[in-house]
Amino acid sequence: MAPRVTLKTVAQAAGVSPSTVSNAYNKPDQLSAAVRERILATAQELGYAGPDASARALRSGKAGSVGVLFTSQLSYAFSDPYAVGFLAGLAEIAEEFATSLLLMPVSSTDVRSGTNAVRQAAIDTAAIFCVDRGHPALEVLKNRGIPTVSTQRGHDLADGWVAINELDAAAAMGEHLSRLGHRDVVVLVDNHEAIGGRPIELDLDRIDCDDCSLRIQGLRKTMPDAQFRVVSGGHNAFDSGLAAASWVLDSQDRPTAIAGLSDVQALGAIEAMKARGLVPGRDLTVTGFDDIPAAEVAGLTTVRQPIKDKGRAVGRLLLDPGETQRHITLPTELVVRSSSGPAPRN
Amino acid sequence: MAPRVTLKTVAQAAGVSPSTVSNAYNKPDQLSAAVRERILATAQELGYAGPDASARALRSGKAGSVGVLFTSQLSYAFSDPYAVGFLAGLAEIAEEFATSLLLMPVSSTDVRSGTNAVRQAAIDTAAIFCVDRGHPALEVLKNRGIPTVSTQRGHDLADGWVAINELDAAAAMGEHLSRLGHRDVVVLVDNHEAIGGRPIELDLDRIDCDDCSLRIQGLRKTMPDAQFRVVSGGHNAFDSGLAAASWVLDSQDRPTAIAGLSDVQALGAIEAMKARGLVPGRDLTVTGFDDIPAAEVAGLTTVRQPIKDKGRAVGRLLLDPGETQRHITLPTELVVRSSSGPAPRN
DNA sequence: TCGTTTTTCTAGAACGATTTAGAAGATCGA
DNA sequence: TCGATCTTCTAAATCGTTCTAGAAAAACGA
Repeated sequence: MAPRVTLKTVAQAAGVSPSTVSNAYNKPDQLSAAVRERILATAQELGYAGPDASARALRSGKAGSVGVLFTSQLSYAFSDPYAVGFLAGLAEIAEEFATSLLLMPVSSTDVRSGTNAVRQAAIDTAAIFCVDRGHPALEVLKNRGIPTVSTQRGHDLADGWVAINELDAAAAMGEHLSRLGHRDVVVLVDNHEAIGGRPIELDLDRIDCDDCSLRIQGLRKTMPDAQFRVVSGGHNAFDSGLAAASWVLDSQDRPTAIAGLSDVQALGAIEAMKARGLVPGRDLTVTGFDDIPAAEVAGLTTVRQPIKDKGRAVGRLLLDPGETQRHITLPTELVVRSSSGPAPRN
Repeated sequence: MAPRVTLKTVAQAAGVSPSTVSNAYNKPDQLSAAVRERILATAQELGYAGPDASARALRSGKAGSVGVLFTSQLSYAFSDPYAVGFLAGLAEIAEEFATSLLLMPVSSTDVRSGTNAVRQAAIDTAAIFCVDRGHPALEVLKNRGIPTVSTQRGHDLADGWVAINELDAAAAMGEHLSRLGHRDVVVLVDNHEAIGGRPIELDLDRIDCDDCSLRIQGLRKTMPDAQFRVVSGGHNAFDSGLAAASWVLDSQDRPTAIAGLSDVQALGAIEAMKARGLVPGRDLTVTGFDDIPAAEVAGLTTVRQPIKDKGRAVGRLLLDPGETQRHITLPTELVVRSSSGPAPRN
């Protein structure tokens, strides 16, 4: 087998030292244009595709990629346009810094494999997207000395975060619902216990997802008189929302409002209503969270959060050395559309 | 600053050679359990998080990650559940082989930055997802000697492909439409010229997307008497389909059928019809391609392709040394639902 | 008991680049 | 013309592993 073409090979062929070849690629102003051109030409001739990524990473201590950690399977992670928007914003900044994204699903059920992946990944920094506190993968990152930025506030193991004020955002929604006279609310959450099975009702005070419990707290804060039930149909996805809402609608005891903790779930709930000939906003109120593009089309009342900006901000905290902030709170806005209306009097 | 903890540090502290520490992590059966335990304990004590990824990658020649190349921005790439499904299948196999996914958007407009990213990426193999022939990034991969598997047939630079028979799949759809009496069809495609602008009509014989032109050929094959127009509203996305279909529906010359070359675009077209009080399958036929989950909900007639399997197959071709096949053709199936019906007689 | 095999561990050379410090030659100001 | 400064290039060390070959010790078979 032909020996691999390396910097050295090229250097010999071009009659210069390896350092010079390296400079030809990385520091063009450190050598004469003539020599640089000659080097690049011989490189081309020999079929040399440029410095090896691993070697460069080792020597320079920079892998040139940021890890993206998220719970849940990949398939579900990206079924939510919210996640995709985040990734898009992050990718935008990554591209600016000539950095690529290394996807690392760290399941919350099979902790082992994800954690191992994190241990072995060649990354400089990591974005932590909706991974709950206490996941061992976070500890690994800490141990490896990898700077991290989380999408959740006060993630103790993270070096920074970019988030919204979940409590206030949900409180605004609660106030809206309260004004409309709603006193009986079902909250739709994602929950891994419900995955692959029937929808389940969860104990109000024992929600395992950090953001979810904050949002529920927010709702309760401005709806002190209301009765709350928490239901999950599985993953954070349209189908789960559809399943959970169907179950709720077919039960004896319908609420006057269904508050999805994400738009995708809320849209599933709307679908469930339509299938039963019910009109959202008239027969029953449905609200979401995030304001993904489809929410507008569906007329969904929701809380807008600037998701792409969130991705961008995380990217900058991770990659821009000039960025001095460590904690960023992004604004949210209640968006009222047709899916919410006054609670029917009985 | 405290010097970094390395294999060597741990070796010294544990009173063994570096090789042994390495073996403790990588080849547990090469040393006694007692020593291994002692090593792991001291490692823990010193805060050593395991062998450095870059160094390992350099020495062993394995980066432990596969690159995923795709055209178009990340945000659009994942707005299509089809792409997400592919990625999910690929991720499944990647996980099996303890490999991570390195996302690499290679725009077809700004070729430069994407190609550079590919040049520098630490990857062992690459999956090429809907990247058109002739993109320079493919040449870079070839030069670097990186094995690639494409989602398109006969990608000359790729070492393998996993695809469907685009021609036959589209021909089946064409036959269906033909039987229903359709002779005037508008085809919805994605096209970068239309991005950010108004929908445009494209010349039938000059479609730049490989798969698109194959699918159009397939339709024409079984609809020799039909008149075809090709329209694009931009990226492959719901919004583009909505925009393009709206434009078509508001024009003087409505077709009897709109054939989206992807489900997301077709769903956009259905939305456009609904907004105008038209019923899909009765007033106008709409068909898609892919059979994403939402297609069933919407009653969209489409061609099913096993997208997750495609991702899995690509993953196996890339990662499983036991896999001897280089080219895999997956089956497709015409799925007739309510969005297609007989062409109205005039 | 003695050679042979197996187990357990180690020394030292890679892997392919970047970096640091500095040499040689060119350019410059006075 | 001479020392100082710049430009252009190089030698050698280094990054943190894994790998190859082999040594030392233990176990084994007869």
